[in-house]
Amino acid sequence: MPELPEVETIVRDLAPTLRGRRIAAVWIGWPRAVDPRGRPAETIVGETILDVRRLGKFIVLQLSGGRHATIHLRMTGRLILDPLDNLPHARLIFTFIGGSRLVLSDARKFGRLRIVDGDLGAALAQGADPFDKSLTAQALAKMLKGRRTPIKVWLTNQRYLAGIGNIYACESLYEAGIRPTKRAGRLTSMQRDRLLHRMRRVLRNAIRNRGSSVDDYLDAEGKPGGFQNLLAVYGRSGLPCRRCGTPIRRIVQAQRGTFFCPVCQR
DNA sequence: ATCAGCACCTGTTGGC
DNA sequence: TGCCAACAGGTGCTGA
Repeated sequence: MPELPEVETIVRDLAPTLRGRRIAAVWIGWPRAVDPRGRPAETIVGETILDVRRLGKFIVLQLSGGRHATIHLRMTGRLILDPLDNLPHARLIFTFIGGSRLVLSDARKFGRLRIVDGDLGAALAQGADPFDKSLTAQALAKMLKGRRTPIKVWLTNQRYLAGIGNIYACESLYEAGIRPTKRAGRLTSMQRDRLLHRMRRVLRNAIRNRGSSVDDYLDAEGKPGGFQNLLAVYGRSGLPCRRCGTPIRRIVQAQRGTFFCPVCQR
């Protein structure tokens, strides 16, 4: 499940190689991989990639014509540059002048390419980036105020914060010592402050380790990340808490698994 | 307006 | 051992 650290890793790897490349062709193996709300994929042929950025969990290719091509990997998507072998589950292939290829491979076919014409922010409806300087403790307090939804579910809603998914919501709450079921609006000021700082630390640490390869994630070179070995709670139900030894518990919130330590998280 | 619940998909896992 | 239902979860839509 590529989240912010995994997408950031891919973007940092791709940016130097893709910058300045001109798109020669787009092969579409799974038509639904192209979001019908955007322009057809063929319309980006001939465009040059000016820059590669991350917006939440979106990989954003800034195109010479002023538009943007966005790619979302959802759950099992992989974006591989110049694969050595023929990849299984290839859904989209971008070919560049000079012969380089960028392949979207995705077993479950959830990954999407969207060609956005106008304002990116409006089209993608992404909330604040967790590292944005304007995301202060006061700004977070304002966003959380009155929210009755559990803090874990709130964290994974991209309209508030962009980039946090199941893994890093669980890890951030563990590091902050907050129970995932706590209502978002009920966090104390100390908890909000701690959450903001620990969430950033978790994300930075995950980026430094090139992301978590729990099930499917591979970087642009087809290699796994390293943070899965450092996870404190995610996927560790029944295993002892690294801090207190209490078995990690798994509950279900909004149809998704939530992992936490019942002793360290209050 | 807000939110719960389901649809989208297929590879993997666990139970019988 | 083999089969098959259940499960995994990010997002978008629908309906309450």
